[in-house]
This record gives sequence, C-alpha cells and structure tokens, in this order.
Amino acid sequence: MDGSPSPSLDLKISEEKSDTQTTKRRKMSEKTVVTVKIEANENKKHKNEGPPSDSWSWRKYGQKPIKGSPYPRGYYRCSTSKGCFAKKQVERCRTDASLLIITYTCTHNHPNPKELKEKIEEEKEEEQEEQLEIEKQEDPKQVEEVKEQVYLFDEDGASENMTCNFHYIHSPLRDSDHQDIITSIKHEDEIQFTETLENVVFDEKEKPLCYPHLMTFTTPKSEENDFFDELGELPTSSSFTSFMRGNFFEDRILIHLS
DNA sequence: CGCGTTTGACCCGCGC
DNA sequence: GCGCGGGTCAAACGCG
Repeated sequence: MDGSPSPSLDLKISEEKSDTQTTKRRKMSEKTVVTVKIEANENKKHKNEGPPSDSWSWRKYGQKPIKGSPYPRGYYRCSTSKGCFAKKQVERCRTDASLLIITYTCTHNHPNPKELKEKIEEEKEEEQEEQLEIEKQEDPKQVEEVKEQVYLFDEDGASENMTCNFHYIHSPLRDSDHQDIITSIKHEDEIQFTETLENVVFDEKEKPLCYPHLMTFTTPKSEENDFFDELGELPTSSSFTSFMRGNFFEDRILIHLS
C-alpha cells in the first residue's frame, strides 16, 4: 500500500513535540505514538490486532469505532500496577491495514517487571561469579566444573539442561530465588521469534531510528522482543523495544506515516 | 474465583 | 447552545 516492495517490517519512529499551547486539557497529556508496519500477516489466524504485549500487562477498558476508519480503536490501561496511569491506544491505520498505530499515554509509575527480572538475573550472575571466586580459593577443582556450567547459562539460555545446571550452580542460600531465574529463561518460541527479527529491515531512507537517544538504549541481550511476545505477528526491532523500555518515561514520539 | 474482554451508556472537549 | 466524536466507566460475560 505504501509502495514498500519488500516483505519486511517497516518500523518508523520519529519525535516531535506536541504543541500544548493550542491544545486543551484532554490533549495535553504526553503521547508516545508508534507505528508498526506488518506485512504477510494475512495468513495469521489469530488476533491480528490483538493487544500488543510488552513487558507490562495491559487491560482493555474500551473500544470505539473511529470515524473515517474501518477499524476500531482499542483502549488499554496498565494492569501491572494498580496505581499506574499508563494507557495505550491501539488502532489500525485507516489507509493501510498493515499499519498498526499504538499510542501510549501517561507514564508508568512503577518499574518494568520484566526489566526487574532481568536485573535480578544479572545480579545473581554476578553473585555467582563472586561466589566462584570465593569457592575457587577453597576448592579450585570443583570450581572449574561449575564455571563451565555458568558459561552454558550465558551462551544458551534456552537450554533445558541449563535449568539443571543452574540449580547445580546456584547457591543454596538463594534457593528461594530459583523460580525467578527459571521463569526468566526465554522459551524456544521466543528464541525463534528473535531469529525472525533478522529479517527486519528499517527504512534506510527515512532513518527515523537514527535519533541518538533512540539508538543508545542498551539492549544487551536477546531479551528485546517481549513487547510482541504474545502478538507474534507483530515483529519489531531491538531498537524499538529498547526504546519502549528505556525512554518510555520521557519522550513523545510522532510517527511519520509513509 | 480472579482476571481480562466486550459493549452499551455516559461524560466531556471542541467546533459550529 | 447544540451536536459530534473521542475517551472512560462499569456491568455482564468468558476463560483458565
């Protein structure tokens, strides 16, 4: 529809201040708009328009038909935290059904639960290494074995054996934390989904993603795709989800529709 | 039973 | 002031 010949996802993000001078109360709230271009979606049988799922959980509280658009707009509210005012609207572009427009309003007043998990995981890895250092002084031979398993954990988070290895290497003192770690392991589906992202191609001409603050979000690992974990048909990019996580609280994003 | 979705009604900003 | 349209509420319903 937009003339894009490649069957690739075309995610476009740009930034613009919303003119609050001429707007009234209702329009004053900060908005973060993201468009996601989805192609080859017709074969997907389930919820093409389902609630985009990021690391927060959203609860749908309304849906309205939009004048001039054949597609309704869904209204979602953050249900991760009770006092959180974060909202988002999900609608399809009236001219291009493959274009999903997600408008985020307000900010989360609580940390990203998934991010927290990742942080905890990182901290634990660090602690493990520290403990290895300590144990190394006591039993160098055993430590070598354990160290190898730690390496497996880092390299192949999806390995089922890793869970066992993890238990093995995990300090008994932290036994109550096992579940957190284990549940943070990415499922095979997620891994595959991550791989599909290699096909993601950004529009090099418009390079809206070149905004430094958008590009500098740290996305150290392959954890970047959870935003669309449940959507599946809404693949996205690392920079995009990084943005969603990292800069969510500050910036407004205005999208230039192609 | 708890949580999420659906959906009609209601509220309110905005343009005329 | 009135009507339109977008946004929200809340009861009913569904699902795991």
